[in-house]
Amino acid sequence: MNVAERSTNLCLYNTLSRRVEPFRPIDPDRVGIYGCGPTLYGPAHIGNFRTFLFYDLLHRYLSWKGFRVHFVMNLTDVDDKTIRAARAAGLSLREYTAPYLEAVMDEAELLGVRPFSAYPRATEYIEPMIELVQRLLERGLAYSTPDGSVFFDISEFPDYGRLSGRDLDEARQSERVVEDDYGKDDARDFAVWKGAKEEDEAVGAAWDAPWGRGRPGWHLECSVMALSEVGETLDLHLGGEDLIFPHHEDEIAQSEGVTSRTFARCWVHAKHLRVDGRKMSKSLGNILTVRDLLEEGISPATVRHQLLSAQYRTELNFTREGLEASAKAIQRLLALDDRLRSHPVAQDAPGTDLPDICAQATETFQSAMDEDLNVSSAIAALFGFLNKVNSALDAAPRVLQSERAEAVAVLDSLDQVLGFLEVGRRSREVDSELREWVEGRIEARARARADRNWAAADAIREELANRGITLEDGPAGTRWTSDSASVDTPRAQG
RNA sequence: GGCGCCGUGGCCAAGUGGUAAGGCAGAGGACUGCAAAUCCUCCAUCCCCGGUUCGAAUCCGGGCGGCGCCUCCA
Repeated sequence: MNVAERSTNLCLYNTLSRRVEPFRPIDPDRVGIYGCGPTLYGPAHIGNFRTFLFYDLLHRYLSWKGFRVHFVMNLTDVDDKTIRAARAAGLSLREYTAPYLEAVMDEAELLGVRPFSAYPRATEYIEPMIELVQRLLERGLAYSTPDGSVFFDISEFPDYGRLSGRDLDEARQSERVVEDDYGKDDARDFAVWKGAKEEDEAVGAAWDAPWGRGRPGWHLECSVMALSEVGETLDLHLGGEDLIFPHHEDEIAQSEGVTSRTFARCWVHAKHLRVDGRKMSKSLGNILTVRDLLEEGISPATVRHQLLSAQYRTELNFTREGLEASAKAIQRLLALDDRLRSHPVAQDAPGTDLPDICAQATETFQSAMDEDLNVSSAIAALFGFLNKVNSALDAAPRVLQSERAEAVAVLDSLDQVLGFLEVGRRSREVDSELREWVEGRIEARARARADRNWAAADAIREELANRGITLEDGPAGTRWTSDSASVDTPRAQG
């Protein structure tokens, strides 16, 4: 399949139109995407990572289809929360956010999130932010207040509310009375620039601007980073569903306010996940972080699988049972990968169904993914492949080299998108010292088995099992894996 | 109150008009020194009530239940 054929057919749900529609980038050769990234005020939780893994899946899939993707994810390192937290910790903004930045990048890497094209940080875009505010002021779309703040004037932007589909007049009436100390004209106007307060200065979050010293509003950050890093019109703008209003609505107002062009052609939002059927929240005390899970011994591939197993627009329910299922699914994939690569080949082996199985898997996988990233169906296609390949290998002691190579290639190809093997293999890596020891024990066991000394053989199996090593006796001898089971399958928790 | 989503087997989850993918768990069988892995077989009529249709999990109406957003939470 060539790139042109691959490029067509992908459909995505556009929040703006509330419909699933064909993905049509302005320039098919270079897709420009901006995804809202984490705010560095604390450890990222699995909900954040569900969204980031959705980004990753889309990123990988577009690349797989042959698009050249320019994918930017920002890092918010200045906002109300980071300032408040830095202040409480007695640190500068920079000092406070640094460890969270490092953590989120590390965890993303562990989970197999491929590097994006750029990771702009808000504090590095202060100059262009000031310029954008200046232009909004010049255009009469924003006004400044005596304390040095600047607000966007919603009444000047008729399209306001289109993304989130809300009626402004009603919004006005039901508007919560928030006594904001920045003093705006209309409750619905939002801050593009916030006049410096004492706590801002304390943590180094204040910059000089023509209308007064202060710091950027949250929405402004994203507008500026997106416009600077991707361009005036994005092919896709991504985020968690909670960002639709007001964050993305405000981004649109500011961006289109200065460019007079469509800011993003398509908006795609990931649904929030639930934990054990409930919303993840501080008050319920059920916030899980990737670090928590990994420290429990759950493998990164398992977490990846669980977080990707449902389509991005469904309310994924994250459970212990689900993690166990994911762990087993990963193990089966790794087992298939090993088996396929090492299956005996022969020049004169009879042909098998493998070529058909391969073709069908790729096609089914692709049409599932094309349908608004229906990853559940796509994974089903992968498991259909797994099942049929295992059957075919059971039936054929030897296969043609070319057929085996094709099947390996398909497995690798699908994994370019899903990344389960990619991440799963890492957990199996062991150091050479362990490898040597294990292989020595296996030899000893082989001698015991040759002597039909089953007790001794089983003792060695047991010995290895205690070290997390699983043995599999097959026609070609004994194979072993550093058992991700002990790592992968958590004990049922009470 | 406004806008929106969802309710499929023990659990997770596809399927949006033609008679229920896949994963986990469970049962039986093959293979195995024992295992593991693998394979085979079995295991749901889709929250409830009406309606439309030759035909509905899938469309419409009404219930019941769960959930999200509504100013800074991905």
